[in-house]
Amino acid sequence: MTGGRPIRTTVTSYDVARLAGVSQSAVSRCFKPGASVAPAKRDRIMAVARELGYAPNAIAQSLITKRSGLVAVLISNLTNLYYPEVLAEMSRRLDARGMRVLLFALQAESDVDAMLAEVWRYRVDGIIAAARLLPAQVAAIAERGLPLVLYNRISEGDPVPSVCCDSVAGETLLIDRLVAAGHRRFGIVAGPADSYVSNERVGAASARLARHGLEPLVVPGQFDHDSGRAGLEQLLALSNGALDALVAANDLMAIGAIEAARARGLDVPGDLSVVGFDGVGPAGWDSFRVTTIRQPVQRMTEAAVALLAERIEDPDLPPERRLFAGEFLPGNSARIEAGTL
Amino acid sequence: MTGGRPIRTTVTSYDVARLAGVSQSAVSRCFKPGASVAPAKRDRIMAVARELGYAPNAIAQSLITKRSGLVAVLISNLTNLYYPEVLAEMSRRLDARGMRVLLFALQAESDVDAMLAEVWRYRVDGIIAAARLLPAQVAAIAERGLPLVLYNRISEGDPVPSVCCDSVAGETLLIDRLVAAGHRRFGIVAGPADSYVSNERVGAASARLARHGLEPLVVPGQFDHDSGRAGLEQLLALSNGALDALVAANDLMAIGAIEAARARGLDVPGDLSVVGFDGVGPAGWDSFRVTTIRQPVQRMTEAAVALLAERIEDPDLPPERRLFAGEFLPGNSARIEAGTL
DNA sequence: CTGTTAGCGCCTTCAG
DNA sequence: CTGAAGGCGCTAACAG
Repeated sequence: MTGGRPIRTTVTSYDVARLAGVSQSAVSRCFKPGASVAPAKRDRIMAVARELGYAPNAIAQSLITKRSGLVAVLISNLTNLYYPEVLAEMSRRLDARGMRVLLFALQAESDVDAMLAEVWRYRVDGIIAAARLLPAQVAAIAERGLPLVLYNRISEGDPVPSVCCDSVAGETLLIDRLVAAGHRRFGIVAGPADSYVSNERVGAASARLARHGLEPLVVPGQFDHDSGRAGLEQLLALSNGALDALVAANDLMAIGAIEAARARGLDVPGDLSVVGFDGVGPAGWDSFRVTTIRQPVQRMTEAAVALLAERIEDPDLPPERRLFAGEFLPGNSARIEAGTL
Repeated sequence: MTGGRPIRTTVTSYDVARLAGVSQSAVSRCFKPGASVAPAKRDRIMAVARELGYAPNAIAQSLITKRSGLVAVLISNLTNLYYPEVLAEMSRRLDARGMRVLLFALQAESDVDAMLAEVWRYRVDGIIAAARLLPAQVAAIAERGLPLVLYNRISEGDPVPSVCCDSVAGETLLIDRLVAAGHRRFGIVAGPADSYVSNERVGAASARLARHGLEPLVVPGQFDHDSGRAGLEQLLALSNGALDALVAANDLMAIGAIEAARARGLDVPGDLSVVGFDGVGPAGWDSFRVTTIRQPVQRMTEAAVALLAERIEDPDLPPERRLFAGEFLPGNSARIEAGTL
């Protein structure tokens, strides 16, 4: 009564079948890769389908095939500057394999359970998680037989396939370079206490410093720009201004620290060396040229998607960890020898 | 034969019904808001459901209710530093209304048609698009009766609901301030030629300059950091170094321009004023303090989601445009009177 | 309030 | 190669 245009009722395979004068199952076969339909008939069917704008209903399809083509992607801090790139790459690659991204952007850790409930309901084919999962949550996923791949983290409990950038190698390289260049008094700005990535990086840096007989001051942060600023202030206070190098758990905090140092009249890297981790875009800008480790996002996302796809095909594949070395970006925020590796 | 753990077959409402000794429809009703089940029976059913980890299969549900709970979100440059925030907010708000995000991160404009084909297949309830849609594509969406909301753009053809940040008001304010402060020789760094946002902003700035009897030099860009740098170089060349103010179509390019200017020994804002648009995080960092217009992302995403939700409920609602004023951030990259508005 | 009965749109044996 | 028939898991009238 109200709207002028008639609400176009969704076109089904029956509609196509009727107009093409064939059975519904013939239509169905035309859209299945390994079909077996007479060429002439197929052409006729496809012509009608195109005319009607028909495409198999993915919902109905998955109800029967038990494959939704959906992959749940769980990400904790989308605003983290590092993840947009990850998400874009991941989306593209899943897409290339005919899978769709069902996005779950987590606000707080407590959201995970609620998100998982939705994940169950949508019968996703698999999960890629760049968020903290409790052992119980990982177990729940396993119990449902859902393939899971962790991104930049490993499981605390049972082994789970994962893709990571090598924090130990990266931090070790940074620390060795700094120590070789004469730095002795170190400060570290960590990320959130419950962040796997932060713990890995801080742990690796501390361990390496210990090997050199050095012990760093460590202050907490939140992976954001302000934390870097605050971290620098705290470290200067704790060390009475006697700080040679600041190791930030990510680039964003490194940038914040660099700016805070400058604000206090300190020269970076003249008076203080600062290093980060990730290799995000802004780290490379002229104003910062952060000495850092760049994660090979392209290869990492490709690996994550491949790992998942394999396990969707064959759920019995054993867990596998893929560890990628980061690329050292010399930048100009730390006094280190540019030459040899 | 291979795996140790038995593959847990998905639990259905029949399983719950059997164990609870009731009919399948009773179980179904328990999960429907306006149910009508005897309290005792309901408790028993829910207990069994919880024990079995049962939740209605969203796929099967939507096959019959014609509501998938899925919203397709189309975004062109996820890496644009501005969109991550938008996506995170959007996701959160859709979530609050019980809707899931089916993400389509576009690489190229040409991808849109392929993406839309998938959108049809998944029977999404609606679409939010922060990507360029051709009139034919908008028409195709309308023909299927799919609610569509445009984000930061308006339709070229038939009217479509949209939420935008007011480019005209924003650029007008920036230009007026700059002119009032004595700037006369303007350069503009535009975004991609096919970007609606860029055209809006560049058009508004140019128009306002014309009102002041001024004509700017305009060079193209790509909305990224490098474009800002290149844009500055070009503008300096075109103007023989006689440039008072550079108006960038977004913050990222403003930042690039600021860095390029400094690299050439120019003081910003002493020798050159630079303004941007968006109010992204890095624009506020000490190193830049970009004079810009911040988009009210929270309110805009809320509006977009509300607009869409309303139209999913009632498809006959007329198109509506919501235009939000941006917030002026004085920053420190332009010589303008900080005082009055 | 409750169980029974039809499908939603499609895939998939199964005879022909 | 092809059509007929039986569900996938669930919701939505219907009678009780």
